[in-house]
Amino acid sequence: MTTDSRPTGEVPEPPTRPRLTREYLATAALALIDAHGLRKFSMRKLGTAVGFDPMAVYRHYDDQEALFDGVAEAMFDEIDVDTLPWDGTWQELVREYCLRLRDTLLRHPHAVQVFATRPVRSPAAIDAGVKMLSELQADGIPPAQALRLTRCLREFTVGHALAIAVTKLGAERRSRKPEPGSPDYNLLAEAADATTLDDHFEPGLTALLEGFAHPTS
Amino acid sequence: MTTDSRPTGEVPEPPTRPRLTREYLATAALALIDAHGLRKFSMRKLGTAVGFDPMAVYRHYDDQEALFDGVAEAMFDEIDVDTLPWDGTWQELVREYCLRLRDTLLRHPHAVQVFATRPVRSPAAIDAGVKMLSELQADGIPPAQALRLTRCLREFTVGHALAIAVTKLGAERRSRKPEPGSPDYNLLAEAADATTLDDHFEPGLTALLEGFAHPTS
DNA sequence: CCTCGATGTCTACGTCGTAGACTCCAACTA
DNA sequence: TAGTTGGAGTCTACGACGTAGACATCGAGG
Repeated sequence: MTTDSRPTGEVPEPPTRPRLTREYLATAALALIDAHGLRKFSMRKLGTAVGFDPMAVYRHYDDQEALFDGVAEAMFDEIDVDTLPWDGTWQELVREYCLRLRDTLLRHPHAVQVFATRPVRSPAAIDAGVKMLSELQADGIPPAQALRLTRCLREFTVGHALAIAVTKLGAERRSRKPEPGSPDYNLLAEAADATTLDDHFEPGLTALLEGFAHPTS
Repeated sequence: MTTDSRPTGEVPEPPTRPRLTREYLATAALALIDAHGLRKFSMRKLGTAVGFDPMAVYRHYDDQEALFDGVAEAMFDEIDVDTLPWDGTWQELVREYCLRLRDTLLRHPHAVQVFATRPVRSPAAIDAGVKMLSELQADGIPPAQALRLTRCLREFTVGHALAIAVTKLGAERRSRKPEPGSPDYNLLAEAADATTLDDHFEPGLTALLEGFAHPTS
């Protein structure tokens, strides 16, 4: 990325290795996980894959946990919070946020559980949270209630992405779907054939928003 | 557990090892994960912990993935589906199911991600699914719509349990909460102090149920 | 009595996460 | 400018892990 070399007039290519940075390592780790799955990922493979010593990563991250924290932050940054519809209604805002979060997670099915198993507390994530609560507060929703709503939305979205990713990745490992007419073709199989894997997500989002906007007495 | 020894009158204890079974191994694995965390769990430790050879587990499970499938099924069985309020309204039924699922998962915070990262397809789980869809169908909800609703509820519940477990387990590893008055005491911190970690779960459940029962035109 | 399959044991292999010492070089100090 | 310092990348070592495969043991069935 930022590999502008100074004008070296003569040497064709001094093996100009771009320096290792935390951000680069995090995105490289994410790429490796995308390519080969989380189970096959290792610290040593990451070091090797970026062209350095297998142990080089430990100069920038204390351990694998810390690296995965970085991977989760890298995923969050993909949401591109700045371009959310901050000027629309709060419903549009949080809805679009959830859709983007889902799309981002599903772009990295092997890494969803890395994101889902840690609270992302990067400055970018905190800023986004604060900004969103402010927006809701400006529309008359008290911060505590706004936090409850966003927690619900976030947990639903992450849970959804995790379920989709896990189902799709494990699809070939499972037993075949029961055919109509077989004794195993029960009500559940029938209903599954009448839905797609994810056509409940947007209705669920709507239901949560409606339910919070118009609480039953 | 089932170690009733026959009345051996003389030999104090012929090393009467109870045989290894898949179910016992699964619950023992769950206990080990509960006690020491998922990262410290290993196939060898499980074999040793149950008093057999470190490699003994592989006679009953092909690999760690298969064992974890068993652990997830063991967790599902803890829900005790049979005692759900099958005679009440469908709202009471699915609500109680979600509450029990949440409680069960939070009883095993270190194992939540084992459950969350695989589709549980044991006969018990499938039976419960079919039975629930039948119940909703009897109340006039078409199976496809019922499946969408239950998927939403399940993903929200699992996402919630995962978030709570991960937050609580990682609590000491994190930076201190900002104090009121500090520059970091922003709107988010303020809202967090006005809520508990989980007081949004039941409102979220209600919102989903309401939103599905009364869809906006 | 003899075989056979299931269950548990043991050894071996390649990999992993991590610690710690080492090298090298750029930047700062005197 | 010579010397120092510290960060970045390298290398070696250690104990554990997941898994494969050969071996042993033992109860049931012919």
